[in-house]
Amino acid sequence: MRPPNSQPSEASGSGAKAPAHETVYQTLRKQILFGDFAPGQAVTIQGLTGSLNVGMTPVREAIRRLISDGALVFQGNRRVSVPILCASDIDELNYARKTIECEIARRATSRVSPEDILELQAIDDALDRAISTGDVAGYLAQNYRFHTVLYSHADAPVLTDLADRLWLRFGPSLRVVCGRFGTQSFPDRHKDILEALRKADSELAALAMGRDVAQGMEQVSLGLDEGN
Amino acid sequence: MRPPNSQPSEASGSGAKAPAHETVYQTLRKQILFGDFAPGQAVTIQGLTGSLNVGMTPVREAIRRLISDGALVFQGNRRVSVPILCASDIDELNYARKTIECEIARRATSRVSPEDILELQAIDDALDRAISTGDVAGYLAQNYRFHTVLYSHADAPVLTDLADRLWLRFGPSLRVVCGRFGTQSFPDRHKDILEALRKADSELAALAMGRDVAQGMEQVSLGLDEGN
DNA sequence: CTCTGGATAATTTGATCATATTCTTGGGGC
DNA sequence: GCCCCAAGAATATGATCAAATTATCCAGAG
Repeated sequence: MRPPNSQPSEASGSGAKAPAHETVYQTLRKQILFGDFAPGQAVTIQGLTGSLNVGMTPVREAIRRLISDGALVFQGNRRVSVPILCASDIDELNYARKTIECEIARRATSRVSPEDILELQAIDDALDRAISTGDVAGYLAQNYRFHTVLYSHADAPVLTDLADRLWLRFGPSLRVVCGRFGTQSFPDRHKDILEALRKADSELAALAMGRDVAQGMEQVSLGLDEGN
Repeated sequence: MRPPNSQPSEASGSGAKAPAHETVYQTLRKQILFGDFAPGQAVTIQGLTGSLNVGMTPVREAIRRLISDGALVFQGNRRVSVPILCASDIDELNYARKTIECEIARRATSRVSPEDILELQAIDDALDRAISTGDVAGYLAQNYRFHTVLYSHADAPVLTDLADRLWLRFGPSLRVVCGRFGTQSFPDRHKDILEALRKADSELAALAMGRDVAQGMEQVSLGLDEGN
């Protein structure tokens, strides 16, 4: 999926044009998405101002946006932290993801070209390589990329934005999956999705996506129990 | 639907506890949702600081949050304005709403109590009264409330939040519907939804909700053509 | 004498504001 | 018609105020 709320940026990356708050937002977003932050970790404004070499205002705005995305939670008092998911949160996310991402997969099926499928295949291969080499960061990145690229072909920017928001919510909790990373090999749902895309079978794609989502959320759930 | 990203507030409303940026956000949110702003209207920070009697920082944060919600759009240069929906935007919103709100309606069906249905009935009656008296603000408020209350019974906070975000996107465009307000009376889909709820028929409820959403979006679309 | 409990002080952090800087834009001069 | 300059608005910083958590200290009980 594409970055949501993407501020218009210069087409082919001139360097210094992006405002500071946007840079901070993108940086934190990536860090949250790829498990650089631990669930429960406190996020302080002044801590970020130091490490990112910017003032408080851009940091405040970025944090506020991430709270709005559900990527961070406001702790009642004024503290902000990375969310710790409970079982019902995971159920809830699973349900929401299933509703949205199955539909996106269904819609994408009739719109992907054979070349698109090859690209997805290549990403999935890279994902397998990351798994076999124990490259956790690579695994998370390629997995995210697989969904991102697939959804980009659905021609449904609004729904895709919403799906993207949901990923931010469980990003930090994916890190704990890393513990038993090579030990157990689950059935690869991405292969099923690719198969459905090749057959141009929307319902099958939606079904496979639903299984992939459920499997991912189950991993998070297992990591949750492990943590306790 | 409930206000998304609702900051924890004091249980039974002590007045002065909410931070300024939260107050500003809620105020602007309501104004956008109920058509106080016109599509295309420019939103400036300094304009709001004056009218709301707060500094720039809270206003900045509120605006940033609303941009993240899709309620305002960042115009590439540093300008912010109320979104003008084009035909494809409306299609897109219709599709996203259909996906999400039908599912919420489906889920709510098995969870509403007879008392809840009576409450929804009362809201719909109030809505009819607002229509017959030409009370535009009341119509918008009751219509929003009908969906809010129904969705609150679905026990799906994440999806409900997402649905809530979508409403913000077409809120300003609803105002133009007011022009031909009493002239044409469309079939009341809320009645169909209530009927489905009474029968506890989830699929029927989802279907009726889909029709209600489509009808609403069609109204927005007609208003769009009118404006040109 | 030691340990626990509560209350207060100190530090840390968030919220707000006033100010400086940078960028966009619109108008006037060449 | 193009370019330069000025005005206005947004971005970003640092300072200041308020709130909350943490630390400390003293009193009383065991």
